[in-house]
Amino acid sequence: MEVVPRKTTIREVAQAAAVGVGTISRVLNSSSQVSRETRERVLETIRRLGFRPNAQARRILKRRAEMVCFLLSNRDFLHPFHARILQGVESYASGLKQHVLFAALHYSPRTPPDRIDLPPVLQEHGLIDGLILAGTIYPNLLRKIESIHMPFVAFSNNVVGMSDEQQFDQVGFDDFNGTLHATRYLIGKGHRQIVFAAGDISYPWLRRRFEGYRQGMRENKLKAVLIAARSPQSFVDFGQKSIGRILSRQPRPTAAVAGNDEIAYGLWRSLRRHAIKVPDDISLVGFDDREEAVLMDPPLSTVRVHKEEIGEACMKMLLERLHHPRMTFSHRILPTEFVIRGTVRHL
Amino acid sequence: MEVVPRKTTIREVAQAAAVGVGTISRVLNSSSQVSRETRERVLETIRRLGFRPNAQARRILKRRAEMVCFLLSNRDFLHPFHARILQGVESYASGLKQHVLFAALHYSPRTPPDRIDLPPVLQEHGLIDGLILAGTIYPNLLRKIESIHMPFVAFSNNVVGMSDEQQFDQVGFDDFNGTLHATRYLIGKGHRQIVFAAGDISYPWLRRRFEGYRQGMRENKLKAVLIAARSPQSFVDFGQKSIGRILSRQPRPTAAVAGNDEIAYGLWRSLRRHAIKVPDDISLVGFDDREEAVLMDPPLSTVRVHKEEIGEACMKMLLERLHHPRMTFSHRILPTEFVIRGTVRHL
DNA sequence: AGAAACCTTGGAACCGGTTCCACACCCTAA
DNA sequence: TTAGGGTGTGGAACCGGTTCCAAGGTTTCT
Repeated sequence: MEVVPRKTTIREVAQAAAVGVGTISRVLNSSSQVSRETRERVLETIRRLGFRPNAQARRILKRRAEMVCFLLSNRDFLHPFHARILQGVESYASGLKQHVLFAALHYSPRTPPDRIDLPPVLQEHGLIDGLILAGTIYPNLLRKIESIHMPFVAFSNNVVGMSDEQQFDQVGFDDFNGTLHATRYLIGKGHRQIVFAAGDISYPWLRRRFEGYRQGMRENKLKAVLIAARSPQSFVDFGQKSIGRILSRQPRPTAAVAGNDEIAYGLWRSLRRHAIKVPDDISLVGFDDREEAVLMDPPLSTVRVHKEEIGEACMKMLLERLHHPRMTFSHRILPTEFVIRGTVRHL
Repeated sequence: MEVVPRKTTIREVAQAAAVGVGTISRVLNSSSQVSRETRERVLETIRRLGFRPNAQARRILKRRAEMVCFLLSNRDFLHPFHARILQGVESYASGLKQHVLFAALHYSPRTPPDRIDLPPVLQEHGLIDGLILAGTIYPNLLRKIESIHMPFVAFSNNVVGMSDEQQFDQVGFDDFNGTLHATRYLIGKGHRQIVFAAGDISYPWLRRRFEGYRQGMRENKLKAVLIAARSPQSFVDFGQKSIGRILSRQPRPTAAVAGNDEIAYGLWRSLRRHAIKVPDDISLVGFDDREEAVLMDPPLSTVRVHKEEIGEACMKMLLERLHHPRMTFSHRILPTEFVIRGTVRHL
């Protein structure tokens, strides 16, 4: 490897400006203890020499990396959903001169904590100040991260198998009230026979969405109907295949709440093939408000999740944690929003 | 802000293991000059004290950050397309113990280079070794980056307004041959009246795709037909609105090549509303192979771009540049792949 | 046996910033 | 005139690693 050329250092600037190194440092950190004329002379010298301070050297003294890591776990690829969370993290972070490192990790829920192979960022210390966990999160990863004393905030909707007493900082959105509002909306439009197409209810988030729907039905004395499958191939696939089970019910449902937009898409696609019209023959609502929702025809009425906002909230909470290490854990749940588009008919 | 507690240092480990600091360093860097028993004693001590070396301190001596920045310019959000490139960068990088920082930047093509406000990562030095540029890239940004002597590789398909003599490392995919192959495929299936729905041809990449299509038509002595608009609202919108111009042509086209999948989607959606069947009445091919392509019904035949591979290639080229700063610039163009799905009929 | 080559190890100096103490200087008050 | 406070400045020490030189010990060769 070729030798990296030395860059201009603070000592060279000090020499050129005929001042001490301390003065350069004071100018760089805009502490007020420098006279106007000295400051200007130093700034001029910095400009002339094209000096940019070395980031590492400062970090080592400050014991702050001014950097956090966005760690995406157990995802085959960076889905738009998480991409937008990442973007929210970045945009909030960059405003505060914090940097965001992106890393991915694959691990099994059954690997014991001490055998989880952490990504390179976490094998050294000082590189990052904290961690934002996204993707599917199992207890063993959390324990591993706690064992190296790395502050973290988890995006909690995809947390799986956590016992209730496990405490940590988390940000999530409101699965329960999302479907609750969607269900109430349908009921308000005159629907009575409404089914919930859940996909796989063993996922905690789909379970919560089902509970929200059930609550909506119960408070109107309507019967909740759950359409689910055990570990379906894909959600779109599940949607496509379960349409038969929905249509064959007596009395025939007038609306379906889907566990997410992919299921809604699968349902819609199958309905179209059966020449059943949405929303004329059956109404449909989704959850997540993915990019595809607005591309459907008619565009899908769905529960919007504010992804960038989740990222922002994660970053904000992490910075609070860094500033107050002994603060009690917080759990922030962001509201969702029901977006009315074209897949619900007024009966 | 609370004081950050000191972590275990190499000197403490040295004391505990009753060896010199140099020996600890040698063990950490697995240089062979340490006897087996000393190495084991040191490793045991490291484990016992939970010592993790400070990343910053090493970097300052090595003059290498082992980190690169993925800089996304002028994008409202992190699209799946770029998200997958980022993912390719990360997966290749992490295998080589390199870190990937994510940053976004908005700037105008008309801002002079010295007035572009670089993101915080680039205001200091030593934080990153190099840059991978993605998003829309104008000459002024390139000049700015060259002025601070930061090595970079550009994902070049979205480079705009660059004069030919401007030299830099770049990785792109083959717009021209992508549509050329798609067009040949259509012709092979018996199509003769084929139009190209370009969106806005002032974008260099759409221009190149058009040229590929034109080449395919020319070599078969067929007439090229360009359907374009000046800065359409969105590509989907353009697709929807231009269907009339396509269908009204005499003789009526049997196939359309879309400038990208969004245009193809817009066309498809409009066709469906007009009750014109794809591919029975008209065939359709797209470009990019976005996630939505496979969700269309029938799924879209399109030109696949290997996004992760682009990311990998960028990272690889950047590392080569870092190891050989005086190497001549390279320009790598990755092949595309025509994916046959369901939107082309054999005439 | 003595010289030469090799291996292993300790630790001082170093990287490029920040911090803090000491000191010079100026101004005001007694 | 002297004491006391405030401001501005220089520079040594420091942060936590790496590097390199010197030195001690062992092995091999003549």
